[in-house]
Parts: sequence; C-alpha cells; structure tokens
Amino acid sequence: MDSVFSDTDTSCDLFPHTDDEDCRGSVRSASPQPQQKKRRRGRGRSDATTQVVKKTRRLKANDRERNRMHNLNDALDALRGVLPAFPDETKLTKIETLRFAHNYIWALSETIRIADLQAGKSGEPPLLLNPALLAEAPSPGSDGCSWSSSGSSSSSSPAYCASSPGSPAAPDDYSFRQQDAVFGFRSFAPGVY
DNA sequence: TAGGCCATCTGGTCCT
DNA sequence: AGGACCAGATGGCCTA
Repeated sequence: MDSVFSDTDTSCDLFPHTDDEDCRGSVRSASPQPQQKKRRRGRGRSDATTQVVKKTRRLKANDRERNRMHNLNDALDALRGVLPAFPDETKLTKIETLRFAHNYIWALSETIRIADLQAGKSGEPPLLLNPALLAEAPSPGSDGCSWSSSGSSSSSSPAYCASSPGSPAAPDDYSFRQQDAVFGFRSFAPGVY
C-alpha cells in the first residue's frame, strides 16, 4: 500500500506547473506532460528550495490524510463490530455499514418504545429505560444523520433505510422477534432511502 | 468486460 | 502557518 508513494512524486512535485490545476488528475498519469518548458519567468518563480518545501508539505499532508482515512476506517470497523454479524461473513461495505447501523439503532429505539408502551398498559415498570443511560445516549441527529421526524410519532422511520444494501441473504437469518414485530437486520424499516 | 468498492493523491477551504 | 476536513480524480482489485 505504501509503495504507491513513489510513483506520485513525479509529475506534480518535480515539474513546475504554470497553474496548479495541471496537477489534478495527473497523479498517476504514465508520463509527465512535456509542458515543463512553459515555465513562468520572473515574478513568482519557484526556486529549488521552494519546490522542496512544497513537496515536503504535500507529502506530510498526504500522510496526515492517509492516517485520517485509516482512523475513519478503524471507526467503521468498530461500528461493524458492534452490529449483528452475518452468517455469510460478508464484510459490509462502508455505505452498508452506515445504513445498517442507522436502521439498527432505529429498530432498537422501536423496541424500547414498544416495550415501554406495553409496560405502560400493563402497569409494569418500563423496561430498559434507564434515565442515566438515556442521558448518555447520543441524540439521533447528532451524527449528521437526520432522524426524518416526518410525523409527531417517535416511531418515524429513519432517513436511511436502504431496503437492502448489498446482497441480503434470507431475511429470516438476520431477524429477531420483539413482541410480535420481526425486524430484518438489513431492512428493518420501510425503505425510504 | 462493466460496474462497484476502495485507497490514495490532491487542491481548496475553514479553523486554531 | 499549519492542520483538519472535504470532494474530485484516478487507478487497482474483485465480481457478476
């Protein structure tokens, strides 16, 4: 993976451009454009040290960006880890993971809501409603995922409910029963994505 | 072979 | 000024 580095230093960093846009899209071009002759003269000229500084900065920025994306992927893996596993061990893609997590949270919320309702009817104490835990729980919209509260009911479906991201196997394999409701893990809610 | 997914590079913008 | 974040571009790998 890291070996990609070597072939990127060529066109953009070593050859001065008349305008920086040339750098875009030429990252992995086979051969650098021969327009190095078209260099600017006089004002704004970039000497060797400036080029070295620019290149160093770029490499550092690339490194940071790489690490940032790695951190993002680590977080995504952690998220995959707390989601229900699939028998086929197919790794969820990024978008599947996010949508799945969203739907999963929605389903859990529904579970709590239904349990709470039923407990209220029967006079039993509400289940799973620990105020301390609820206070710590992130609000549905805090992750940038809008909760799509189209109705006044708290059971409004989540904004991301991809009906079946990827290749779902038999839905029964990934479902659980909560009272009378059956939630398929990859498609709990009516798909409105 | 086309299309999907991914990693990486890159330049721009915003923030500290 | 430098870092974080973002989106676009590109190329590699894999699968239907």
